[in-house]
Amino acid sequence: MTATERDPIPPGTLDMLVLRTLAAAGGELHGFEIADAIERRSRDVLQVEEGSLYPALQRMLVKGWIHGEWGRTAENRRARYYHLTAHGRQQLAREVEAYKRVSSAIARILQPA
Amino acid sequence: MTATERDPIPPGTLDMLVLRTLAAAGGELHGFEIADAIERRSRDVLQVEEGSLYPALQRMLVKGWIHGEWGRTAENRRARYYHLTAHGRQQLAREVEAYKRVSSAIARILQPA
DNA sequence: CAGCGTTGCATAGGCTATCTATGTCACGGC
DNA sequence: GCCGTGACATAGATAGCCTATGCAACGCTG
Repeated sequence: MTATERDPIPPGTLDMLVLRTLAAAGGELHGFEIADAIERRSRDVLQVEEGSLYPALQRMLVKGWIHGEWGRTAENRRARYYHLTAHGRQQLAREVEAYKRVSSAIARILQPA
Repeated sequence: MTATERDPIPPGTLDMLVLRTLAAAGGELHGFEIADAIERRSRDVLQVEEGSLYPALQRMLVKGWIHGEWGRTAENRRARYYHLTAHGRQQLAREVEAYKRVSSAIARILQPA
């Protein structure tokens, strides 16, 4: 109730954040872990909804940016573990570059005078 | 054809950019001038489509963030000149704050290791 | 062993905001 | 009097995130 009111993911950035998180993780992560990692590394500013994450993972599977295989968690739950493909690594680089270009353009507009 | 391929406005940022542009302009600006100013200050990275700008201006008029009045350009064309209201100035501050909070959260995720 | 809480994945439907495409009005030049 | 252009406007398509809901499977407990 004490509304920690976290921010939603800005449209267009979720794919990049997921790819970046998978790239940072040495091994493989499943959905929950990806969402968790993003929220933690954002210092709990961002909130990743399941209803956003899973469709995003599906999209990226289809596009071949990630690959997933079913496995078991430490608690013996079934879960789908994802890792980046080479294609996904290139895509991540492209998205980061575009993001930086745009956000520094916005920064120029916001800066005083 | 040498496709200067500028970037579209990231969803959710257009209002802020318009408000900021009006705040920066000493006097009043009409639609074309607002779009122009945004594109110029972004060093031609961003592209503001009319079909995005005018609906945005309408929204903000309704919300009372801006006020507009019909006038004449230097070439004697009819045009609607906009300026910020006090309410709009507060809104701008809120949006800039939220934007910075979120974009620094994303920066933390993107930064290596 | 039946029920229940929890973990993890998944989808349907709606909403918001942008883009594309098109249209309108009026001024000025020829 | 016609046409190019400046400036505003809107309809429809599209993309992507969120809300809400549901399901399957594991383990615990009585």
